[in-house]
Amino acid sequence: MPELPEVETVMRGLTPVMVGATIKTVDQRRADLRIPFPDNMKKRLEGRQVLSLNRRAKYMRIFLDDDNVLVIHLGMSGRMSIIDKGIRYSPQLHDHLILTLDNGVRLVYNDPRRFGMVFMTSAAELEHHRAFSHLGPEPLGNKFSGPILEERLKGKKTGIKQALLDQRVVVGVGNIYACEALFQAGINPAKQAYLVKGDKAEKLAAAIKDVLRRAIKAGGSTLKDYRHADGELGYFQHDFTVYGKEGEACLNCDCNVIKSGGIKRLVQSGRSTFYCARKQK
DNA sequence: CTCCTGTCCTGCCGGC
DNA sequence: TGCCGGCAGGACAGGA
Repeated sequence: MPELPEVETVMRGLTPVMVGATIKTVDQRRADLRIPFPDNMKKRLEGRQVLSLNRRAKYMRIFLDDDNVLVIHLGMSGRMSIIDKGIRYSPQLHDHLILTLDNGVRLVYNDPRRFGMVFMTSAAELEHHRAFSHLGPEPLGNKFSGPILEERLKGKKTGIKQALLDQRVVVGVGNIYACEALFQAGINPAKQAYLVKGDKAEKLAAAIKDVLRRAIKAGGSTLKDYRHADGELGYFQHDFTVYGKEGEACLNCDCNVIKSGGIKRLVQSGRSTFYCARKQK
């Protein structure tokens, strides 16, 4: 589920409750998610104060006062909830990790499919960790632009859609926002990646930024403090223009949808792509 | 190197 | 109604 905007929204929701707080207890309810939980995680976390949080790609990174970092990836189905002090809580199905803070707040990580990841590393080693060392630029950072995207796409003969999902090209873009950005840029998802250059690369980079920024804004503005009444963070109603809309009319559509079939679905590298064959060339 | 496929896991939805 | 196949927003390994 979560792509960059959702992870960003979850992180913004966690930040005010975690920063400055100390982790009092760790309730680890199984041994692993996609990979085993860190060795001695409970011992290594209990008593640690949280200094800060940030996000890199789709990973949340929680910096601790002993120079270690707790890294959380939500995978496909991971969710985070904040249970306020004094609220009754008993673990639900797929609640795998519960952190109780000294301010009385409980943080619950729930993940039915268990594609998520939790690991720890030292702050010094963080960027050299195998999860981070190969990553491309942050799309909302100042090191991302048309020319940089073009450079990263050089030599790639695969479809531009698949290339956008490659975290070495640009991070944080997942299946939904790849489709949405390509629609906005008017680029056919099957176009070979290396052919996206010049104005097209410029347009695509701008579309990626715009689509992600708008989604983050939606997450922040439709949710009070980024959280639902039940404490769940980061999941908000999107209004996608093409994703999941096979057969429907696209934005500002002037086709005869009955005749054209509307938005098309195709499978690329085993993942669904949605696009408009008329507007995306 | 690139590219493609399969895999991890559970839940849900549509068709028969 | 129940069962079954297909699909789901990610990342990685392995092989061509």
